[in-house]
Amino acid sequence: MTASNDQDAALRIASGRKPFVEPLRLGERLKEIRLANEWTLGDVSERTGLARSTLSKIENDQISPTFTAVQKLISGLDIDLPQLLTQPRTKTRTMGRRDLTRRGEGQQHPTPTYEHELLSCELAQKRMIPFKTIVRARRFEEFSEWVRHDGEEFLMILEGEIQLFSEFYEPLHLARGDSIYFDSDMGHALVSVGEEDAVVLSVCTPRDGH
Amino acid sequence: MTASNDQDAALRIASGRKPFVEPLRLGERLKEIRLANEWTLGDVSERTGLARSTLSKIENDQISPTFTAVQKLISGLDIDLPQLLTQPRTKTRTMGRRDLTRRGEGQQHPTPTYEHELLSCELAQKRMIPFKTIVRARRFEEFSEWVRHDGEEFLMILEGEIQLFSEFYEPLHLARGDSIYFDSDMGHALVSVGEEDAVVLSVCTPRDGH
DNA sequence: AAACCCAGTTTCCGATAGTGAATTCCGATG
DNA sequence: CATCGGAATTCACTATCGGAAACTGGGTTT
Repeated sequence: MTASNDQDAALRIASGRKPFVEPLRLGERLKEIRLANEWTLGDVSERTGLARSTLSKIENDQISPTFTAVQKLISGLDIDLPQLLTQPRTKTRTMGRRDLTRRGEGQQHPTPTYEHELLSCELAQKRMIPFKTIVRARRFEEFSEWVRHDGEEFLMILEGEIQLFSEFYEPLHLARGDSIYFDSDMGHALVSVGEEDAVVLSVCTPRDGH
Repeated sequence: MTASNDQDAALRIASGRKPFVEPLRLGERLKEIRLANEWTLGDVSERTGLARSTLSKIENDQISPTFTAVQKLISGLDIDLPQLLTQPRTKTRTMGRRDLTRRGEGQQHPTPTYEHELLSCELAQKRMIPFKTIVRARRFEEFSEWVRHDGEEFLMILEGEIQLFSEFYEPLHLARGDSIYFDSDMGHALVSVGEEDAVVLSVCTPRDGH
């Protein structure tokens, strides 16, 4: 859960991930979008400033458009690149995944300071990672270093009281029902301050952000 | 909160959103990535199969690379397009945003069936939207149609008991502490079934997913 | 200082993307 | 069936991209 602090981390590339080029039927996608809007090549030509002939060739994979052409497309049709490159969500990954976690039946993940219980861990490819945490730590000193991970985190106190330490702010006292949202690459650490150990519901964004 | 059911919705384009082309300093980005990895143009040439000269020209915006060239880049350097097009997060938007919401002090948003309380609504550009909901509905019939919105949703029962109706599953009974994660474009509806009105913590992914 | 090396740039030319005009395609109409 | 009209494709030409090689600038060696 502790991530590298290196400034260039986001730029440097981990070697060797996916060896092959994705097929990327760009022309096909363009045609889908055009037809879905009931546009003719002429319409699209007006909107984008690209010639009808060019558009036709792109749709039929007869040429590989220049990047400027792609820009004209995305700005003219008012779409963004992801939309052009990937199948529309509704086709590929829609529809009704579901993952129930009954109270206390998440996947336990104990550490010295926190006892995490991962919720909804049956589901892969989530855009949020929810878990319930019992905060065992009683003193800030029990943390060897800041907890830190890319993305954003939301948490709400379910039971007890905590002190939220963070890198750029004064410690904050949070009681049951209080909630907070923060950029989780800012160092943070939770400490129980009530009678019993505090219980916290957290939701994080996943590693890469999408 | 109720979204269109239209199959083509994801393809059809809402007219006029951002009128201008984003600058998209592609060459600049490429150079950043190359330097961050301490690669020479020769190195990148070997990895991607593009000539040194070509790479130089791309970096200096002297040519607009063909889309096939871009593909060679992303596969050779093992990055993905979003990475090539957008500044790395760590530079642009990092660092320590925070938004505290004390119990009961979120932004109220009542509907006939639900009473929503938006949490952390000071913060724009979130990747998650948390809110607490009091479920007033007592019968499924009180919903005129399915609640439905793009993205994913996580929810946990804080108080009371609910029945979760959903488009593709049998109704599910959820008690305090139970949680569920689901694709929220699947129609869904919550009904209180306990003595008191149920209270639910929900977190949704935002509109576009990024 | 001349010779050399290395990374990056520029030049030149063949290949190919982009354009307007001409052609083909196809459903609707008389 | 001929033909008309709009839409898509093909054609012929120009602009531009992509690659090999020559050039430039800075540092090191002899």
